[in-house]
Amino acid sequence: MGIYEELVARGLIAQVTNEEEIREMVNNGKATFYIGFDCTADSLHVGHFMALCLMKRLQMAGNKPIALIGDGTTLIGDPSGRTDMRKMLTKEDIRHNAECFKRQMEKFIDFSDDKALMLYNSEWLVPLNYIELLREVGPCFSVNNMLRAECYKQRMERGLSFLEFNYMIMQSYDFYYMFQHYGCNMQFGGNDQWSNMLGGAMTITLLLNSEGKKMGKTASGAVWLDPNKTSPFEFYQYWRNVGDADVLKCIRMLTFLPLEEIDAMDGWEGSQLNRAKEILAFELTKLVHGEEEAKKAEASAKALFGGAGGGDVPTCEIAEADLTDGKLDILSVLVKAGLCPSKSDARRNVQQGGVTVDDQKVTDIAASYSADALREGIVVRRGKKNFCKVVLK
RNA sequence: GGGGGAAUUCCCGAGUGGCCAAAGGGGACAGACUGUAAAUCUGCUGGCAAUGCCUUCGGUGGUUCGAAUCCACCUUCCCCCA
Repeated sequence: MGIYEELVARGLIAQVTNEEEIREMVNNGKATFYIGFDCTADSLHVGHFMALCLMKRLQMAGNKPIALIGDGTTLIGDPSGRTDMRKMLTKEDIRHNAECFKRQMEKFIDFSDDKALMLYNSEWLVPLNYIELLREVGPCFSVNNMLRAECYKQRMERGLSFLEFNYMIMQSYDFYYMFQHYGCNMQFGGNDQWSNMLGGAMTITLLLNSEGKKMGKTASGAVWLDPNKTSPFEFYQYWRNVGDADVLKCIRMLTFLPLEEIDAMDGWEGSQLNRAKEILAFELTKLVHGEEEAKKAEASAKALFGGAGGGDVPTCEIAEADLTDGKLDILSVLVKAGLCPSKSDARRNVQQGGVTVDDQKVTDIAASYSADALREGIVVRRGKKNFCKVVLK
């Protein structure tokens, strides 16, 4: 089975422009393909993760990936799937973000010996001359066609600036330029990017949950790959908590487990699916943060949810100065630990019976903890899944 | 360039002088049920030294005992005509 067939089996491929040709190239390791990354944040997140996996898979099959950092296009903003215009970032921000991206990508993709490239599209987009561009590529684009594109249709309702309108042209130009200078012959992108690509392309299925929403978002924002932004434990928990309907899909698309093994899980139901979730969470944490971190996260999760207590929980340190009269009340503890945004919210949680300290339910909003108890450290829990160990330093 | 309309809390959206921290829905959060799932039901959803006080209805001033609500100017967005 070739790599192309494997990708299909894993459900990663959404649509391709020319299946025969692409399969041929990919399976024989002849493809030089690129995936674009918009550097609007200083860390990659789960949404990018799939693209990275795809690159890794193809690289393992002998193809050459190009990670294209869209530092030039980020100056413009992509209208796809947006209802409002993207904010514009400064050049310094973009540069910084691109650096962060690169460091994270290196953990997945082998950039040594020209096996993969990382390019910045500002390299060729910035020097472009307006008149030359119009002469060169202007005639090749039909505005009628562009307006028909789905992504613009949505924006037509609310207004679309000329600036954003040009995004498609720039994206095409990237491909054209890389084809000429780097022998790039294939383009990959998220399913929602289809209309921006329209040529020599193949899109990957976006990681959607069963409700059709993009995955990788939590209440507190995106799930990042940077351990300082999303701890390995949180990362693990995110996957541990995916819905039943999404587990197998995620395992298939994101892990490197052999297909036979995954197929065997297909029939799992009920509580057995829980096991699948553990596998998913463990495998992905291992990929992103390393085996050791994955084991730690798994152990913590088991300890916490198994009731045994202990484990490696997020810790929050407080100082003597935070105490009043040598003790600290429960509401302040919750706020200081970052488990509640305000005391009012903390009060609500306590009153509704959602707060536990060292596995004891707290019912009194006036409960407080002495300096000695805090020095030992107390494990505070809000709801089922939010823990924090509070220690007085 | 001319005319008309809009801006409300996380989002959508009621509210046109006091009964408004502001209906309803969605989302989020907590509880019950479970399998750390889904569905369902319940509660809850500005802040605080909390039978009270403070801040919030695009911005700045004004009218009034009292303004999300009325007036003026400004900002942004939408629509129609050119």
